[in-house]
Order: sequence, then C-alpha cells, then structure tokens
Amino acid sequence: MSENFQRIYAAVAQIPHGKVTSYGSVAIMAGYTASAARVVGWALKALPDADTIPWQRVVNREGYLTIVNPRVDALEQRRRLEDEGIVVEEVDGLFRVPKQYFL
DNA sequence: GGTTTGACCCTAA
DNA sequence: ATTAGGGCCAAAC
Repeated sequence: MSENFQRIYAAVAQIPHGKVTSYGSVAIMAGYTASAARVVGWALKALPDADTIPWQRVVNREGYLTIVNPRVDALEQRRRLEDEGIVVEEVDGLFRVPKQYFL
C-alpha cells in the first residue's frame, strides 16, 4: 500500500452523502492528472476497509457501475447507493446512476 | 527484472 | 456525433 492510495482514499471520503463522482474527478482531488483514473480503480480494488470508505460513490463517467471485485459486486454497490437516497436505474442489465446525482 | 493489464478519462481526428 | 490512441501508477505475470 502506497501513500498515493491513501490520498485516493482521503479524496473518496470527501464525497458528500447522496452524491456520486467519477474516477477522473477522484484522481484530480487526490493530486493526480485527470487521466490517472485507472489508478483509482486499482486503489478501490485493493480497498483495506470497505466499511468506512464510501467507495460506492465512485462510478464511471457515464454513471455506470463498472465493478469486478469478487468481494463486493454491483448489487451491493446499488444497495449502498439506494441507502443514501440515490435512485439507481437499470440499463441493459447494468446499473446506472442518473447524471443529476453527480457532484 | 521487464512486460502486460486494468472499478478509466482526455484529446484529436 | 463516433472512433483511436495516449496517458496514469500499482499489481500480476
């Protein structure tokens, strides 16, 4: 685990309740360039404590939940988002957050 | 050890 | 509007 990951986790923790943001925005908040979005994906995949970090508020730019982590699937992410009052719509078998919820 | 591969985004054509 | 390519950094191979 590197310090860069810690900065990413801190940036994710700053996302307000009931809002979502994109990977690129998290990268910028963490002090990276905008195109370091993939690193954010790696950081969240290797997330140490999924109970305290609001990782579910990070979606891709189109609002889709592109998650492949075996520990936590897209279903759990949708459940955690709806617990915050976010309405998640289903498009072609994939979950999507409407653009109005973006930060 | 170098090389490839990602929970992706931006720019240019 | 859509497509192609480069970039970012850490793991996995």
